[in-house]
Amino acid sequence: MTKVWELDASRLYATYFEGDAEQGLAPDEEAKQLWLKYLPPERVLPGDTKDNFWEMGDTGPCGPCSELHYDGRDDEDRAAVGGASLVNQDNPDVIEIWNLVFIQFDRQPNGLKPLPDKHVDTGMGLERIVRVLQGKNSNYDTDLFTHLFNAIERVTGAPGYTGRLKDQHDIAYRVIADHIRTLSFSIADGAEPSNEGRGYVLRRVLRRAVRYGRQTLGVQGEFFWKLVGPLAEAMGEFYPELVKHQGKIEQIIREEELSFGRTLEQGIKLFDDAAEGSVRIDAEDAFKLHDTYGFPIDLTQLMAEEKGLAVDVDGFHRLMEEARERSRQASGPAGGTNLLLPTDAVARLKHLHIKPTRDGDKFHARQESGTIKAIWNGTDFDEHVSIRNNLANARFAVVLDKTCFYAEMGGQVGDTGRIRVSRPMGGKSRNGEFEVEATHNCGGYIVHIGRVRKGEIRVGDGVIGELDQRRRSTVEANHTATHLLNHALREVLGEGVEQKGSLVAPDRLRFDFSHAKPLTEEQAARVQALVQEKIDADLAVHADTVPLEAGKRINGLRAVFGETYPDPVRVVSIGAPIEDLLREPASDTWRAMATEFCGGTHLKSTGQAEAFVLTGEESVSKGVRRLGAITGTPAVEARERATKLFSRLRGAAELPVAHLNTELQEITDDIDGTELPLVARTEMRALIEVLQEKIKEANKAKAAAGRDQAVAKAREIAEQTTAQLIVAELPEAGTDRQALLAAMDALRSRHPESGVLLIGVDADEDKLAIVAKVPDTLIKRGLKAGDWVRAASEACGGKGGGKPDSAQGGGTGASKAGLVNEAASDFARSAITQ
RNA sequence: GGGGCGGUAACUCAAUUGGGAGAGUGCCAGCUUUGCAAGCUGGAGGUUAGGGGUUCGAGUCCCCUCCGCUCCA
Repeated sequence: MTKVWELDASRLYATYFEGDAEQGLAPDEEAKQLWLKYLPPERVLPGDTKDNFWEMGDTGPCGPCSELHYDGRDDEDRAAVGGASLVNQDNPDVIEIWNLVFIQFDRQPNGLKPLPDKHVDTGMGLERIVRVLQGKNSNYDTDLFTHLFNAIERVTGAPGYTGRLKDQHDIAYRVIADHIRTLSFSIADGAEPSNEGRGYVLRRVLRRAVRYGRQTLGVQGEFFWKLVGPLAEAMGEFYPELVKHQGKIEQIIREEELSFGRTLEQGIKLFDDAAEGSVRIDAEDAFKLHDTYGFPIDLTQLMAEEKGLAVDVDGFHRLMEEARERSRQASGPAGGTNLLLPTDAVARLKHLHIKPTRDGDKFHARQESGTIKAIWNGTDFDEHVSIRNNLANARFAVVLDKTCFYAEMGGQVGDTGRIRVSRPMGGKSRNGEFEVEATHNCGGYIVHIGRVRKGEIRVGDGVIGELDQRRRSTVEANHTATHLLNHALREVLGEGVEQKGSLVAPDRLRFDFSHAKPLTEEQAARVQALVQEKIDADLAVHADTVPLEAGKRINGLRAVFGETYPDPVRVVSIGAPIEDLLREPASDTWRAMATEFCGGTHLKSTGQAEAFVLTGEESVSKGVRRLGAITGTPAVEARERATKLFSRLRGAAELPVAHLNTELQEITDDIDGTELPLVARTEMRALIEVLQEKIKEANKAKAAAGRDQAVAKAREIAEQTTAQLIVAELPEAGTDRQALLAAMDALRSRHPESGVLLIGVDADEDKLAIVAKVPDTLIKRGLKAGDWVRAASEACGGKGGGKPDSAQGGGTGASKAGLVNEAASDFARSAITQ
């Protein structure tokens, strides 16, 4: 510091930990003595727990620390007040520039525990030292920020940065500059904005910055991501990862910014309403801002603070907890999970020296002989269970020494089937049969959950487990297809696709993966075609257990990010024998194969899957898409249904417009009600839209024609009369109020001082529509349009109403038009008093 | 899987107890003018996402479906 940077040694102060008797901590004499070698005693200062004992949280590694401070004031001020009194006093010019933390304790709820390995965590603040070296009063006045500030000015079009500490506009500049750095560096390190953990920190940071830009700097539209480039220019030389990942960083920030932008305006509006004439944002509004508009609570608090308002944070958290509880309730416990062995039951089995179930044959066998080792009834172990004490259809969990049943794992559902007693223990449980409804793995013991269907089962019985083969086969088809899908997605969408979860059930498969946007029609079609191609090629599915390290070296192998795999690990490859993969793991040919770490069961060859059809695409959470698909016969049937609907749609296109609407409605219902290929579904929607457009045009033309006729008729009437009261039937208008009103305008433009009542008739629907307008002069003489229409409507059993100058009504019975006409005329004549 | 919000002209958004769907921007035409987002006048453009219901009458109230957003699990 004093030699390379030539800092003035007389401005440097060191601090050390003064000890804390309460916690039994001695003063840090060692640090003090070391500093005294370089600094005079008056500039080596003791500090208390607050300043010189570093902790990261309520618990965790911690220890005393020793800091270097720099006094950046001018000579005059320094002469007046000694720097020693300003250290750690929040003086803007006497600042800490370096901290050494001696990590030597682990803070536990009950006190400090010495760590076995101690170390020094040392760090200097880049901004602070730059500030000192450049003689600035604020980190933000250094050239670390000027480039960014210029960029912000350019990108936002706002007035430039002026360095005022408490000015909202300048605060916005600093927040934005600071946050674009946080976001960019974090994303370069592999983090991403998301809804949980560190990802949520990033999302909050981004939203805060974006909101400052939009609200405080008045930016219209996107701007934040455009700062990544300038940041990379400024810091890329020393932080090459910024340059390397610039495109990715920009893309991620842009998408996040755009999606928040959509709710931001609405949210600000809600906030302003909530803030209006209030001293506090109440919990409901804060929660709604969070829940509906994605305003993190700290953003709401910040916005409230700017207006001098409080936020009901406690109430907010209460509402959050309620929402969480609702979600938990709704998801509910899956059936039979209460029969999973709790940990103490597993421990009891271990104490009885019952070995974990051998289930290696699950990959090959459909049937396996074994012995019943335990029967769990949900609260305790039973020795035997018979159909007689099973009247309530009670469920039990049966543990065997070995089984071919696959226990639910890695998204693949567990097997079902039955367990038959073959060698009864002591001859008691002949003909015993147990139906397996689900299979789970509890600490190595495979539990077969289900109920007794026949006779009795007993611990010690020799049994044969037979799994539901047909069901297993469809599960396997779906699992193999899942691998093909995973591979095809990478092919079509690129390396960014990471598996985020999957479900392999007998009737369908579901695959979640990281991808920001919905798949386009073309992408979906290509993915589906790629999978079908592999099925048609009837590729052999290979599987083997290999050392984890060897497996990881296979080029193109897919593993679920964040998952820990056993060693050795099972590798499933579609198309290449495992030994070939291991012989030359780096070869690029393997990229064309779907290869994964996978403990699930699969088809022998892809052709057995027969067909593959994508049935759905949706968003699961931000940045994660979900695809649904089916295979086998259901897939073929879905295709056939699509073909039929297509031909029906083609037929509909030929129909006269009058019948088109109902037909389209029926087709739409069919499309919504059945499982169809995704690709076909979107195509059909497009076709339907075209046809609906046709209906629209026809309806519009019809309405316009009716209107024209009604207006023409109205003009005729206008020519023929000079009456002060005009009551007329206009069958041309139907019950189209627009047409009646257009006719009304035509009449009244000729007779502005007349009261007019028009009756529209729709013979097809057997309905009447009535409109009336009355000028002021007649209102004054006692005729109110509302009353007039009401009287007229009553003549046909209908209703109506409105204001004195304008009213509408109607009723049923096209044949009653004459009656209405009479009633209206009578009423008007008698209403007018002078 | 559950909850919340939204879908109105090409775009951004209005629309008071349910009573004739508007504005700004953009587009077209005319006029004016030709210097920085020009001005003036006129015009076109809407099954109010789709369907059903309540009602004399629905953008508005109720139910279903689709799409988007958002939070939780």
